[in-house]
Amino acid sequence: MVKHPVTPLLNQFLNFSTIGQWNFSIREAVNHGYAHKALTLFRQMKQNGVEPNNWTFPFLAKACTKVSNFKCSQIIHSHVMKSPFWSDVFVQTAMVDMYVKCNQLDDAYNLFVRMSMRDVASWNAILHGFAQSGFLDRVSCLLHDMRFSGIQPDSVTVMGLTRAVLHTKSLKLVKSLHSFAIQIGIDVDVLVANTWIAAYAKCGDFGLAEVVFNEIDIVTRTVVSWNSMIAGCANFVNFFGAVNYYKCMLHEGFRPDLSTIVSLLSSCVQPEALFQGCGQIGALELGKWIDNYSISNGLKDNLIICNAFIDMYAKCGCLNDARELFYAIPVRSLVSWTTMIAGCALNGEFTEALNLFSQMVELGLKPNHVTFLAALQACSHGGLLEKGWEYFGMMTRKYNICPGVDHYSCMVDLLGRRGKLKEALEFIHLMPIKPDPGIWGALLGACKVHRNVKIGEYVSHRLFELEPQVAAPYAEMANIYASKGRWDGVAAIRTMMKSNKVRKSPGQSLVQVKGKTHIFTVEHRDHPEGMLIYMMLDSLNLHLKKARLPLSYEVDMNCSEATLFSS
DNA sequence: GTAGGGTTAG
Repeated sequence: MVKHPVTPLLNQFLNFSTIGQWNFSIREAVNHGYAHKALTLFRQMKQNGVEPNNWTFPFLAKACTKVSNFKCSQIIHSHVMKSPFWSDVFVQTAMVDMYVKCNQLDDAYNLFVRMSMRDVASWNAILHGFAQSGFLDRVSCLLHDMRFSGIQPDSVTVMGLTRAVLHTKSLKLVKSLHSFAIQIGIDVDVLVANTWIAAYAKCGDFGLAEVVFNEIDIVTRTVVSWNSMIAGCANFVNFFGAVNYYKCMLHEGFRPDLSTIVSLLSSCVQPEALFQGCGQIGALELGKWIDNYSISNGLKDNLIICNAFIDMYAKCGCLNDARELFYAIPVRSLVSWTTMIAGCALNGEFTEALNLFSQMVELGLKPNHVTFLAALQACSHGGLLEKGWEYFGMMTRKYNICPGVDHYSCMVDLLGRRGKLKEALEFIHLMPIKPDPGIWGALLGACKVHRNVKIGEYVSHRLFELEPQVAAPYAEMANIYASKGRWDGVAAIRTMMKSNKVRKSPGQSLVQVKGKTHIFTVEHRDHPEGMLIYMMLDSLNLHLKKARLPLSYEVDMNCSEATLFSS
C-alpha cells in the first residue's frame, strides 16, 4: 500500500471528542498503511474516555491483520467482548478474519461456530482460512453447511474454493469449479478472473489462463491481471512469454509493481531462460536490467524483491552478486537465509551453505521445511552423507517437521551417490509416504553410476508402472545394461519402448556465450569448435576422477551404444 | 464512515 503523509492530518483530530471523529481517523490511518498509528489512536481514544462502537472494531481488526500481531488481536478481541457489540455480525466477522490472517485458525473457527448469526461474509472469512491452509475437505464441508443454512455462495466464496483447490494442482477440479461458478451465476469480475488465470496456469493449462485473460475487457484489466499472466508464464517455464506479456503490459500503459518484478525474475531462472536468453538479451542481462529498474523505482528496498534477486543471481551462477545482496540486507528473513543456503548448495559451496544454516539458527531463526531441503541439497550435492543424516534427524526430532517427498529424495540421492544402493532401497520401503517418480529416478540414476543391474531392474520397473510414457527411465536402464555388455537387456528395453509407444527426443544442451546460443545434441559433434570442446571435457572428466569427487559429477561423455537412449 | 476477495521470493 502506498503511504501518504497523513500523520499531521491525523494529529489534528486528536482534540475531537465524538466517536465518529475517532472512527474516521482510525479508518484513515488503517487505509493509508498506518496500522500501528490506528492502534495508538484507539489507545488515546480510550484514554480520552471515549468508548468504541460497532464501527470501530472492524477498523481495529483490519489494523491487527496488517501488523499481524497475535497479542494485539487478543487485546482487541477482549475489548470486543467487554463491549455491547460483541454479537454484531460485522464485528464478529471482522474478528474471525482477524484470527485467520494472524494464522490462528483454531481461534477463528471457535469464534465462527459460536456466532449467533452468520452472513455470506462470515462464511467466506472462515472458508478462506481453511482454503489458504489447503484443507480441501474442511472447505467442501463448509460449502455444504453454508448452502444448507440457506446462504448462497458468491464470487468471494468461489475465490476461496479456487484457492483451496490450488493445493491439489488438479486441473480437473479447477475446471469443475469454473463451471460450478457459471452454473450458480456468480458475477465474474476482474478479481475472480485473475484468480482463475493463476489457477489454470498453476494447474498446467496456460491456454485456458489465456482464454480467461482475453475475456477480460481491456479497460477492466488491472496490473494484477498482467502480473498473473507473467507469473503464469514463469510457472509454465515460458521465459519468452513472460517477457512478451511484460512488454505488452508496458505498451498498455501499466506500471510494473513488486509482483511484476518478482514474477519476471522467477521466469529468468527457468532453464529455458538460463540457457537461451531472449533474442539478443540473455536471462542474466534481463535480470540486471530489472535490477536497475528496481533501484530507480525504489522497489529494491523491498525484502521480497531482494530475496528474488538473490535467487536469480545464484541460479545464474553469479554467487558473488547473490552474496553481496544478501549481506546488504539489514534484516534478513527466513526466506533470505534459505535462498542463500540453496544458492550456495547449487554453486558447489557446501561448507558455506551449512555454515549459513548454523549462523541462522544461532540468530534465533527457526528453519522450516524449505530450509531443510536447501541444507539437504547441500549435503546431497556435496556427498556429505553423515551430515545429511544429521539434518534429516534434526528436522524430524528437534523441529518436528514432517519430511516431504523432496527431503526423502535428497536422502536417497545421498545414499545412492555413496553406492549404498541396498540401503537406499530399504529407506524407500520404510518411507511413510508413497515414493514418487522423483525418488525412484534418483535411485535409478545411482544404479546407472554404480552399474547395478539388479536394483536398476527393480527400480526401473517401478518407474515403468508409474509413468509408462516417460522415456528417461527406459534410457537409464538401457544404459545400465549396455555398461555391463548386456545387449539382451538393451534389446528388451527397445521392444518395451516400441510396444508402449514411447518416443524420446534427443537430449540437448544449450549454452549462451556472448549473446550467441550454442546447441549440443547427443551423438552429434558438429560444433565448429567440437574438437577442442570435447578434448576439454575429456580432460575435465579425468581431473574429476583423480579428485575422486562423487561419481555423479562425471561429465556424461559416453558416445557408445550406451547413449543410444540417453535423454 | 463498518466485515469476507486477485498476482507475488526460498
